[in-house]
Amino acid sequence: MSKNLKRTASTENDKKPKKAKQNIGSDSESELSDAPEINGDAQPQTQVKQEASQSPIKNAVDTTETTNNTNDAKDAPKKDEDTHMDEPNEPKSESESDAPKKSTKKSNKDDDDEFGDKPKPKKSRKSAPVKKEESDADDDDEPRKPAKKAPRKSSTSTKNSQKPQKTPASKSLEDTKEGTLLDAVRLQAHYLQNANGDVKEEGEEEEDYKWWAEQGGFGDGTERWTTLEHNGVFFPPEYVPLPKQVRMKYDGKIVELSQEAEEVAGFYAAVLGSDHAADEVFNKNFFHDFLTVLKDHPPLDGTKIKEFSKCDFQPIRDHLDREKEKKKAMTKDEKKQAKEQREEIEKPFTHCLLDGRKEKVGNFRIEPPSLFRGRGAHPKKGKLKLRIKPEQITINIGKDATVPDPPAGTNWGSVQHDNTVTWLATWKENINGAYKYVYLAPGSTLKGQSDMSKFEKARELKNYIGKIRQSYEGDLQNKVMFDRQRATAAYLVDRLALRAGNEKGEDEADTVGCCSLRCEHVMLRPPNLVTFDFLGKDSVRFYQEDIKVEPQVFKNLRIFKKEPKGPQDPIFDRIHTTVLNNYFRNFMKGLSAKVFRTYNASITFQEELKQTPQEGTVAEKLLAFNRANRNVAILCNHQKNVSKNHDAAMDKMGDRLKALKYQRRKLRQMLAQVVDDKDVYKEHPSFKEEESDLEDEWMDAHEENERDKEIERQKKKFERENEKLRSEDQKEMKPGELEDRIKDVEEKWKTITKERRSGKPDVGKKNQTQLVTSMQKIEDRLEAFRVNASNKDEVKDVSLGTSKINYIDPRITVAWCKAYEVPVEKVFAKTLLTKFTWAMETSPEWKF
DNA sequence: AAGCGAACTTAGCAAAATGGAC
DNA sequence: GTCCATTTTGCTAAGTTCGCTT
Repeated sequence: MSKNLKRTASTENDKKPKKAKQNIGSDSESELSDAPEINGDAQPQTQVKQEASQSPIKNAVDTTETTNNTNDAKDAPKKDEDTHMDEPNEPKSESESDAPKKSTKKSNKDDDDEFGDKPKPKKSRKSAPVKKEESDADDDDEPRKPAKKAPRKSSTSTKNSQKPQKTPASKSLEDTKEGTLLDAVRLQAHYLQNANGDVKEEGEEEEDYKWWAEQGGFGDGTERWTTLEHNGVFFPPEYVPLPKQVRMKYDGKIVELSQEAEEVAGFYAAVLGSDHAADEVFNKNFFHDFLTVLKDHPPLDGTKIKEFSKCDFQPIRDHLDREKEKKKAMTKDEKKQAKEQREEIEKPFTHCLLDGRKEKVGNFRIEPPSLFRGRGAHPKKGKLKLRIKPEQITINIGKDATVPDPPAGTNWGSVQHDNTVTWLATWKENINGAYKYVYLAPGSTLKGQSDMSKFEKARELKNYIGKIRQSYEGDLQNKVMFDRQRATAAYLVDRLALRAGNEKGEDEADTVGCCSLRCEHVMLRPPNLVTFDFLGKDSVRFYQEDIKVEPQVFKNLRIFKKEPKGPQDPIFDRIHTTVLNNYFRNFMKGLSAKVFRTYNASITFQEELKQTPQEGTVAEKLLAFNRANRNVAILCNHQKNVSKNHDAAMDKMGDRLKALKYQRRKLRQMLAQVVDDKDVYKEHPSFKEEESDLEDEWMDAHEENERDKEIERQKKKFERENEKLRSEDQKEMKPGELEDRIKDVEEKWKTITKERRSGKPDVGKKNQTQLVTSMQKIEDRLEAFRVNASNKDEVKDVSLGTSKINYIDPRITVAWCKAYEVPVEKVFAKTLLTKFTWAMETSPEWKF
């Protein structure tokens, strides 16, 4: 039976090794490529793989609608077209990776030396920008100079033609604004004090501004808004010192930390027990920064903290846990009240006024200090992320708007009025020097416009994709290495939905995308199977075994991997993302690598949705939807961790499945007794089939179980009835009554068990027709349940959300919902409904 | 042509909210 | 209503892209 229910074996599981080693590929590579060439057919591809490749795109070779194939075959014999390209002599028993080294012909100067005798160490990194003294606790809080950058595209807020229409709604907002703005600041300064009086429910301003009904997306203009008012940002609360009795220990003894150090110790206490606390790099980085803080703010009792291993943060952790418990133990009312209070003080920041419309702000909260939780093998994980001061923040706001006051006694780093950008505030983070921004929420018009134009761009690609594929497929054999690499990269981006793959620095996790693939990430197996194994964005492993590619792509990869390159050398040494994107842009304005992901995801989804059963329950249709969604997620390699209790949940489902089978068994045996028309079995052959894996042992246990449950129910019922009698001042039933009832139940189950063992359950008054109906019903339920269970298992490590949120044009979904009469709420949660309001009016016939 | 700054999208995980079983 | 598992949302890290500078 259900092999589905057993966790699909191994292969699945190593899909996402939490911390895969960097050089995953390196050794298995030789293994693979050394394999003697099995000619042609006999490839033992794994199930899993096949599965994945059923998505139109996955199987790179059997392209759908393209003009490919053309000429690869004919070029086979002609090898080595010129100086630039030296193709290894036709594959012979011997495999690619160790092809006879044959010095690269000269060709383009620079690159070749790189391959010289020694494989260049990993990737040539950008000239290291000087290692800043690690201390980093010394933040450079020099305020960002106002207009250091020339805004990307000209002009700051200029008056422009289209004035913001003052809707009545916006007016009402303006009215409250004065108070709100000021209050905001005040509130923030005193944080908890619940000052403001006025912010009244601003009535439902039913302003539905349908920007999408207007001329489609934001056009050529670079200006994104005309007026912008907001209240600035919300700072996290100041640090609250621990109660006196809560102290970390050092070498077994209590330490009186300075407040500054205590806060940092608290950050660490918070990660105790997590994977991070077991991570060497994390601990090292943390302790380094902790020491830095301790140096400036030494323990008050003179303790000298020197060794990480002697630090005991557990007391702090225990305290945090207790606090958490306390919070959990609050009554409903208390919780509600606390929440309302929180919302009240945040209220000024949740919305802004953009072109006179009230719009939701997204991340208005300044990120609180903490320990940096870099993903994968990030060299900086564990470092102290510092508290952001107002002086580090740049505010972007309309020219004529009132600039929000910074918290009392502080200043904003700077204030600018740039309407070509969409952020309200920005700051630079101290770990990586990355910029952080406060943007509007996904449901805002600004974001909605961007979103829609993203999908429009992807749709536009439809018109060019044929030409593009033709072009790069032709170039796969181009004599110029540069072109050939570019074409091959384009192929991977298009067919395998790889990301562009920018270069990364030494101080980041070692992850790659298309252009940054290294030899160790790609294994070749003749005639044209390629295995990819690398860590992509977020250090999620991309592992695809034996993908069938165009023969020419296979050849190219072999060439690109050739000696003298080593495992650490890049496959695409002549190109990088900019080259690739410039190439794409030749075909279509605004086309870049990422558009292919959007395009392929959406087109795949639309295609897969055709599997939806025309007739069928909503549940069945939803299943089809999720299947399609899943295929897209697999295409994009969107993964998630298998939930901790997935196994348990599956076991439970297995049990429930057996319970269904148990019922079916009984019905089947009943039917067998009454059947008078043998045609029933002709019509429903399955009605004769026995249930798989229904052991007597299990049924014994099951019946016992059911019996016990029923007894429990009887007891409760008895209690209830007595309770009622009491309240009506009547006499209670005697305990003996309950005993009798229990006895009845026990008798009943005894009979059931006996009958079951005999294989002849009591039929009662049921006739054949009734039993047939019941049988059909139970079989349907069984099937539905099976499908559901296997679906759940299939999806356990696949993240559906990411593609739903970012890659699948919501109009496809809306059209589908309308065509199949499925309520949109079934597929879009509240936030997505908001985010995609622009797509809600799509007609059922709409096509991506 | 490489490298950087800036701004924006995409991503998985953890916390919070929800909803279904009891 | 309570409890628990699942779903949704929040958070912020990690990508891509593109223009500008050197």
